[in-house]
Parts: sequence; structure tokens; C-alpha cells
Amino acid sequence: MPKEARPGSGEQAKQYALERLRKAILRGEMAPAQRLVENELAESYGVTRASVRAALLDLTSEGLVERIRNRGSRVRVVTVEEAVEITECRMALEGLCAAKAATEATDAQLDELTGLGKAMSKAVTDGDPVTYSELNHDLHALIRNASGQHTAVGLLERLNAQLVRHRFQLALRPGRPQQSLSEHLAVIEAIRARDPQAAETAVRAHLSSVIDALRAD
Amino acid sequence: MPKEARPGSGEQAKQYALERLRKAILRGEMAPAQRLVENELAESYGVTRASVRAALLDLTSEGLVERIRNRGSRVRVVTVEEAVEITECRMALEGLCAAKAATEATDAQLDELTGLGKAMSKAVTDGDPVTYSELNHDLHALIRNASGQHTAVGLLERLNAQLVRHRFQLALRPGRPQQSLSEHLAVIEAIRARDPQAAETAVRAHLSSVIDALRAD
DNA sequence: CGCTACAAGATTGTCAACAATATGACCAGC
DNA sequence: GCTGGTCATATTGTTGACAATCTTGTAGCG
Repeated sequence: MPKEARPGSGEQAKQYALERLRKAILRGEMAPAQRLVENELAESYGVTRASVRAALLDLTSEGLVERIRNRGSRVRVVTVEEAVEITECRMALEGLCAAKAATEATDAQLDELTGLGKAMSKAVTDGDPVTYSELNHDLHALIRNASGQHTAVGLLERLNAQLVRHRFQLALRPGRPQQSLSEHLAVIEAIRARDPQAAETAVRAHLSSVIDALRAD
Repeated sequence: MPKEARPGSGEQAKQYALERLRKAILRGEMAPAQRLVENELAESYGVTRASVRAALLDLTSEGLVERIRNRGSRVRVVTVEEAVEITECRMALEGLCAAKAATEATDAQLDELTGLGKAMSKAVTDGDPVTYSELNHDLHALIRNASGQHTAVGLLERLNAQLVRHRFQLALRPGRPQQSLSEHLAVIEAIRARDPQAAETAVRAHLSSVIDALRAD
């Protein structure tokens, strides 16, 4: 009876299953294209099938899960071409966010940016790609949030969720963090200088380089 | 009792309810912030509550419906600020699409563009804002599809769905179609000239003008 | 008169059983 | 040996009932 106790009683079964599943997918615990059988998930999470089903539907609309009628759900595999498309969209949207962040960011957020830049430099000189990848993620998130553009933030979070696997692969590539770092520092500089145009250009340059790296797979 | 053509049950039931509901919302048949009670909708559409529920969840993820735990669903009202944010995102994404369309469009699509341009000019000289608004929509859709950027297309369709009310209001504004027309013609010219840079610039200029118009509400 | 507590009604969330459908193995016929 | 059909099984889709939760109206109390 592997029924796990659900934590907060206020937490609804569907939300619990959703969080649990999403984390499992994002952490790569599910093999690519792995089959997600409702009954199995229901039992292992200690919720009913209906809850798992609802969670799977949500994840489908988030683009993390692929679902075929009467055939079941699988974790969606993002091909390189799709990853490129997604990154092109990120280029457009993060460019917008960076420009807005340059004018809208609070001084505290600028300080945070500076700190992140230093941490990233350190991670690179330490040769720690995992930490660097996480800081990278944090940096992009900070810029998004500083923009105050809620709509773009929502879209970007969805897009980013689909890229976990590729991002991870990219970070481990030798030499990649070094190039990425200088591009990131340029973005930080532009925002700190409160120059929207330069910030947008810098972000686009960075993501353009990401696209090149993706294509080199 | 209103016997519908395709009621009852089956997978079609959910799709039927979804289409029906979406149309009702997009056509403005639901008052802003109107309450959407699952039971009522189920009865009036002749489907089960589960189907309505599934449809409502879908519409929620599309951003057309707002849903609060244990409190029900309501049609989401998009404030002017949100409409501006959405249009800013459209500016970024449609700019991308226009640039790609300039290089990727087939000759047949270019001809379609030309035709749409003529039809739009006619609608304006005829003083027919409703037709113009529809053609406007068609034009943006054509550009999206010609870009071949599936990811951006998906995002844009979702964003556009949320703007129906504002778009309608905008089209009826005196003088607005005239200004909009010239901007649209510029976009068409740039794409036909296969000039990505000019196409992106023209789209951004157009949507920037839309934002101004929205703010003047 | 205003405020809190409580109960009734309405509405959504969850569940377990049932139906529909696709998958894969097996077998007959050529 | 291969093709085509048939059936058993696994899995998803659907349904109606039940539980949890919120809202509203009302009465009691200060």
C-alpha cells in the first residue's frame, strides 16, 4: 500500500498530483516519451485517477505532456527544431522584457542583477556548469519579473518549461558557459545603464547564440 | 426543450460544448464577468456536466475564462492595461512572424496578401468597419501562417482570443480604419518585397499605433 | 442598531463503477 | 511464409452520486 500522505489538507488532490507530476517531468525523472498511465500514477501518488487525469490535461495545455485520444499520455519530446522555434519566441518576448526591465526595474533589482552577474562569473571560473545553469535560469527570471509585463512572463514561463532537457544539455557543453557568460554580462550592463535599446539587443544577441548552439547538436 | 443537433455524450460532447461556449464568449453573448454555472450550461447545451467542466478548464487555459476554487467560472474581463500588455507581446511575436513570412511565404501566399490588401482598401472606402475588422483578422492570420513558426502561431492565437472585445470596439472608432489601413498596406508591401527587416518594423509600427489607440480609451 | 454565529442552499471537487476504444496476439486461409 | 480477420486485454473516456466548500440569509446577542 504505497499510499503517500498528502501534505497540506488544504491542498487539493488535483493540485497535488499536478505539482508532483510537473516536478517529476521537469527534473527529468520521466524518460523521454515515457508512457504515463493514469492508473499507475494514481496509485503511486495516492490520489484517484480522476485527479491524475485532470493534472495530465493541465500539463497538456502547458505543452509538457502529449496526449492522444484513447491511447494515453506521454511526456512530450521537444525536437531540436521545436527548441529553435521556442527560442526564437523567447528572443522576441525576452527582448521586450529586457527593454521594459531597463526602465522599470527598482534599484534593489539592479543590485540583484549585479550579484547574479558576479555569482555567474564565479561559477564559470570554478568550472561548475550545473550551478551556472541554475543562475542562468534565475537571471532570466529576474529580468522577466523586473519588466512588470505579466503577460509576457506567463508566456515565457510556459516556453521555458518545455526546454529543460535542452538547456541542461547545452550547459554541459565545453566552452559554452564562457561564451554565454559574456553575453549575459552584456545584458546586465545594459539594464543597469537603463538603456532599453541596448538591453533588447543584448538579449537578442544572447538568444541568437543559443539558437546557433542548439542547431549545432 | 432546445434539442441540439449533437448533444448527448461522447468525446464530441466536450468539443461541442467547447466550441459552443467559446463562440458565445467571443461573440459577446456572455456579459462581462458573467457567472458560468456548470449545471446550467450542461442543461442548456444538452451535454453532461463533465463535458462542460472539461470545456471550462480548456477555456481557462486559453485565458478566456477565470476560475476560482469552489466558486465557479466567469468570463474573464480584460482590462485596458492587460490589453496593452497583450498587444506588446503581439508586437514582439508578430514582428518575428512577419520577418519570417517575408522570407518563407510562398508565391501563392503573397498573392493572397495582395488580394487581402485590396479587399481591405475597399472595405474602408465603403465605410464598412465590420468587414474591415474581419479582413484585418484574416491578414494577421495569413502572416502568422506564412511564417511557418508554429510555436509563435499558437501563442498568438491564444493572445488574440482574449482581445475580441477590445478589437471590436477599436474597429468602430471613427478614423481608425483609415490609419490602420495604411499601416497594413505597408506591412503587405514589405513582405511582398521579401524584406524581413522592413516587415518586422512595419508590424511593430502598426501594433504600436494599436496600443496608442487602446490607451486613448 | 450593528455584529457574530450558524444553518440552508447552491456550486464545485472527488470518487468509483461502467462503457468505449485501441493494441497485440493468435489463428485460419492462401 | 504472409495476409487478413477475430478476440482478449489494457487503457482511456464517461457517468451519476457523494463530499467538501463557499455564499447567503437569519436569528441571537451585546
